[in-house]
Amino acid sequence: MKKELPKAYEPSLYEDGIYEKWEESGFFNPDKLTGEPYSIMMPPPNVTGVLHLGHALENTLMDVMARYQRMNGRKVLLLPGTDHAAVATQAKVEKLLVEQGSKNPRQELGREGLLERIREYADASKATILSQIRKMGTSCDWSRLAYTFDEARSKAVNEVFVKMHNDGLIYRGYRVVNWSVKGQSTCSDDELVHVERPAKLYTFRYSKDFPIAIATTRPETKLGDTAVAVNPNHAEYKKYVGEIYTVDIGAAKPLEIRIIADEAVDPNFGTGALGVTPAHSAVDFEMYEKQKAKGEPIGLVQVIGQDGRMTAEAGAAYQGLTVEEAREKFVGWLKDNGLLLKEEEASQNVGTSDRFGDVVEALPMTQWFVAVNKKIPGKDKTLKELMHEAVTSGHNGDPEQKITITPERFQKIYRNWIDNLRDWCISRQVWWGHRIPVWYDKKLDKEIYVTKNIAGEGGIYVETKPPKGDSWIQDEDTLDTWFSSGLWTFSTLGWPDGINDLKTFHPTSWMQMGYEILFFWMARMILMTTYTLDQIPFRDVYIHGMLRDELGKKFSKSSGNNVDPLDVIKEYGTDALRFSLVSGIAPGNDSRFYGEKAEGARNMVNKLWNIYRFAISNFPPSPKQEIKNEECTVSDLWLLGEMRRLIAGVTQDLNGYNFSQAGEKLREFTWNKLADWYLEVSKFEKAGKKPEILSKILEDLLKLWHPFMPFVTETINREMGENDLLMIQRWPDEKFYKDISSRDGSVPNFELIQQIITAIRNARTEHKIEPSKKIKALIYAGGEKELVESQAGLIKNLRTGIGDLEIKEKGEGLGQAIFLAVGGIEIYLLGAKDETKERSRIEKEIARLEKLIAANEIKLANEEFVAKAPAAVVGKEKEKINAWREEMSKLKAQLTNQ
RNA sequence: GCGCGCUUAGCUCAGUUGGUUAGAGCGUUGCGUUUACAUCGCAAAUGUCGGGGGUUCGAGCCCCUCAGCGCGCACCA
Repeated sequence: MKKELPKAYEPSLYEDGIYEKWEESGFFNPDKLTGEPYSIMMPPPNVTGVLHLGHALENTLMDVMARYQRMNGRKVLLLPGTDHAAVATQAKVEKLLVEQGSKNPRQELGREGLLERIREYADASKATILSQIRKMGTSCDWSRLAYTFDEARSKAVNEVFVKMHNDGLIYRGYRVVNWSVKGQSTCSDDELVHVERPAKLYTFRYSKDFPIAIATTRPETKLGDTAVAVNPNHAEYKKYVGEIYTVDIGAAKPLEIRIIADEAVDPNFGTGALGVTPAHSAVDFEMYEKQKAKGEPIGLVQVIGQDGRMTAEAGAAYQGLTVEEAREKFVGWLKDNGLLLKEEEASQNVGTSDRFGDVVEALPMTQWFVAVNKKIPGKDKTLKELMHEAVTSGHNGDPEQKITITPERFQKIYRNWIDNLRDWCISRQVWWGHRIPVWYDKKLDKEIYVTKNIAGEGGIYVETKPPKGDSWIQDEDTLDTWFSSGLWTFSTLGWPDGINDLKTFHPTSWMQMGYEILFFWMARMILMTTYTLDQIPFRDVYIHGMLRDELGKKFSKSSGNNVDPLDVIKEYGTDALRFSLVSGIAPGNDSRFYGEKAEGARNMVNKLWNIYRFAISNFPPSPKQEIKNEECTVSDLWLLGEMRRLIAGVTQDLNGYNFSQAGEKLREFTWNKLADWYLEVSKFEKAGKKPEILSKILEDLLKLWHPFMPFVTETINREMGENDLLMIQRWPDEKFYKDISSRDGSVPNFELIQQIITAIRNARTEHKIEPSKKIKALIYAGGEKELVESQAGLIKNLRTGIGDLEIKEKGEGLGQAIFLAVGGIEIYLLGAKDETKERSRIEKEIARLEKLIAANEIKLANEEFVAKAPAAVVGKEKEKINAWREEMSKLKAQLTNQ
C-alpha cells in the first residue's frame, strides 16, 4: 500500500508541479501528437489588465475541448496569445498617467515616449495574463505563442492591408466619422455605446420669413446647416423644393439653405422637415453626397472642430466655445429674435466612445475605410456577401465551408448586423497600434496628405515595407485593433511566410467567444479570412454568455465586484473554479458566479479524491485480469451498465458542446451511483471481481473527468502509481461495458434492490426507529425471489438496520407489521410499528397512487391516444397502470388487515 | 421603432428533434459520527414550468397573444 493520502485534497500542493510535468512532456505541442488535426485559437485577451472570470470561463471551455480531443487521438493545437488592443490599451495607460499627475500625456511624452510607457505596461500585463493562463491549467502550445503586435502578426497586417488596397477595397475618403474629442481619435460605428439621455427638443425658424420650421436637439450644429430636407410628397412643403434661401443666424458667413427632397423624411414627425447639417451627421452627409451627384450641390460647413469647440466658421460669437456653451448662446439668440417656436423635453440617444467614455462628435475627416459593398476583383462578390455566405450557403457556396454557430439564434443576429453594415473606418489617431503602411512624398504639401484623398494621384506609396530614400513620410495613423485580430486564425499559423501550420490547422476546428464581440471579432475574422485565404476561419463557433455576480450585475472595476480568478484558485483550487464555471451554463446565456458555487465544485473535487483514496487502500491495484460477465454480481453489472451510459452521454454532450450537462452526468454518476451505492456495496459484498471492476471503472472515470478537472485527476493518476500522463490516455470506449454489462441480453434489476433498501430506510425514519435498533424483515418477492435472495446481504447491511431477513415467494399479510410495497414486492418490517404513523403513511401512499391511476385511466380511455400514439408509448402506460394497481391493492389489503 | 433573450422548487439554473410521476446544486427540515470523505451519510418537504388562447392523442418544449425583466440594433430630426 502506498503512503497515506491526506483526507482532503489540497490543490496547491500539486497544481504547479502537475502543470510543469505536462509542459515537460511536450504534449501541449501538436507536433508531438499524431492523428487528425484539431485546432482552437485562443481569443487573445487584451493586454489592458489582468484576466477576469470571463477569461477563466473561456480558458475552461477551450481546455475542456482541447483535452477531450487530445484524448480522442486528435493532433490538438490550442494556440495561446494576447492582443495589443490598440485604443483600449492606450486609453488605459493615458488614464493612469493622468491619475499620476500628467496633464496631457501625448504632448508631454511625445509619440515615442508614450509608446514606450504603453509597451512597458503591455509587457507587464502580458506576463501576468500568461501566468494566469497557466494557473488555469490551459493545455496550450506555448511554442506558438502569438501577440497581435509582434513581428509576424504585424507582417500579416501589412500584407492584408496592401492586398486590400490593391484590390480597391481599402480607400481613403473624406466623410463624416465618429470622433472622440477626449481620445482625439476616430472610432468605428460598432465601438459606439449608445446611451439614452434627456435632452431638449427645440423648434425654430432660421429667419422670420423662412417658410419651414425645423426641430433639433443640437441647435449649435445648425450654424452649419446648408439644406432643409422635406418629404417629396409633403402637401405644403413640396412646392419649396429647389429653392435656395440665404439666412444669417450668426455663423461666419450667411448660410445658403437649399430645400431638398428626401424620401426618408417622415412628413408626420416633428415639423415634417429636417435641417441638414452635412458636416455633423452621417446621414446628412449622405444627402450631401447625393446632392453632389445630382448636380444640385449643397454646402458643407464644419462648425465643430476636432478639439470639440466651435470653429471660426461657426462665427465670431461662437468660435472657441464648447458645444454646450454654443448651444445655450444660440438658443438665447433664437429667443431674442423671436425665432424659437417651441422648447420641449425629449430624450436623445447619443453615441459615446466605448474606450474614452465621452460623447462622440460626428465630424468630416479624411480617413481610411474598408469598402464592404464593393465587388472584389475577380470575385463578383462584395466583402459583405462573403460574410453572409460563410454562415448560410457556405463559403463559395460550398456546404463543407459553412460555419455553424451555437446557439443558432446568433446566426440571425449576425446576419442582421451585416445587412446594416457600412464601410468600416479603420484608421485611428492613437499611437499604439499597427502604423498604416502608407507613405507620402514629403515634397507634397502636408496639407494634401492630411486632408485630401490623393490615392491614385501619385506621391503615395502603399507597400508592406517602407520605400527607399528619405523623401517619404509614413501616415501618422494606426489601424483599428480589430483589423489585426481579424487575421488571428491565420496570422497565428505563419501566414504569409510559413504555410505548413496553415495547411495542417486551418480552417480551425472550433472557436468560442462571448456574444459581446460577435460583431467586432467573429464578423471581422470571417471577412478577413474568406477574403485573404478563400477559406472560412473556423467550422464551429460556440457563443457563451457573460458572467455576472450573485446579484446579476456585470463584473467591473467600477462597481467593485471584480473577482480575481487567482483568488478563487487560492481558496478552492483550479479544478473547482473550472467546474463551477461550466456548471449550469447554457450556450449564449449569462450565468452567475458566487462563492457557494465554487464551494460546491470544491466538494465535488474532494469527493472524487476520497473515492480514489478509498479505492487505493481497499482495492490495491492488481494485475489486470479479464472480467467475465458470469463473475459479476448484480451490483457490478448495474454499475458497468451505468458506466456505459455515462461514457456515451458525456461523449455526446461534449461533441455537442453541452458542457454543463456532461458535468452534471459525471457528478451524478460519481457521487450518487458510484460513491453512494457501489462503494457502500463493496464494503459488504466481497464476491466476484470487485478489485478488477473497480480498477477499470476508476481508470476510465478519471479520464472522463480529466477535461474538467485536469489537476486532481492527473494527481490521482500519479498517486495510483501510473507513470504515464493521464492527459494523453485514450478516451474511454463504451464497447467494453456494452459487452459485459448485460446477462443473456438483459440486465439484472439492481434498481429494484435499491428501491427496497430506500423504502426500508424511509420507513425507519418515518417511524422514528432508533438507528441502532435492529429489526426483522419479511419480504414476499414473488417472481423476483431469486434476485432478492441473492441480494439479501445488501438489503441487511446497507444502512437498513435489519437483523433478521426472511424472503419468500408469497404468503399471508402481516397486520401487525409496517408494510411497504415496491413494485409487486411486499415488505413487512416487524417489531417497531407506530400505528398512527403507519396508517397515515399508507393512506397518503394510496392517495398518491389513486391520482396517478386516475390520470392514466383518462389517458388510456382516450381512443385517439390509443390509436395514434406509438404502440411503445401506449404499452408503457398500460404497464405503469397495472403496476400501480397492484401496489395499491396490496396497500389497501394491509389497511384492512390492521 | 425593429429584433433577440429570459420568466421552471426559497435561491442560482439545467431541461437536444413534443411521450414515464419535470430535474440538479445550494438552502430548508428530521435523523446520524457506519474507519474514503462533516469539503460527510441517510431520509424528507417544496413547482397550476409568467398569464391567456391555439395546434396535437399528448405541450415546460411548437404557434398566437399579453405582461414583467434584460440585451442588441436603429438617421426619427
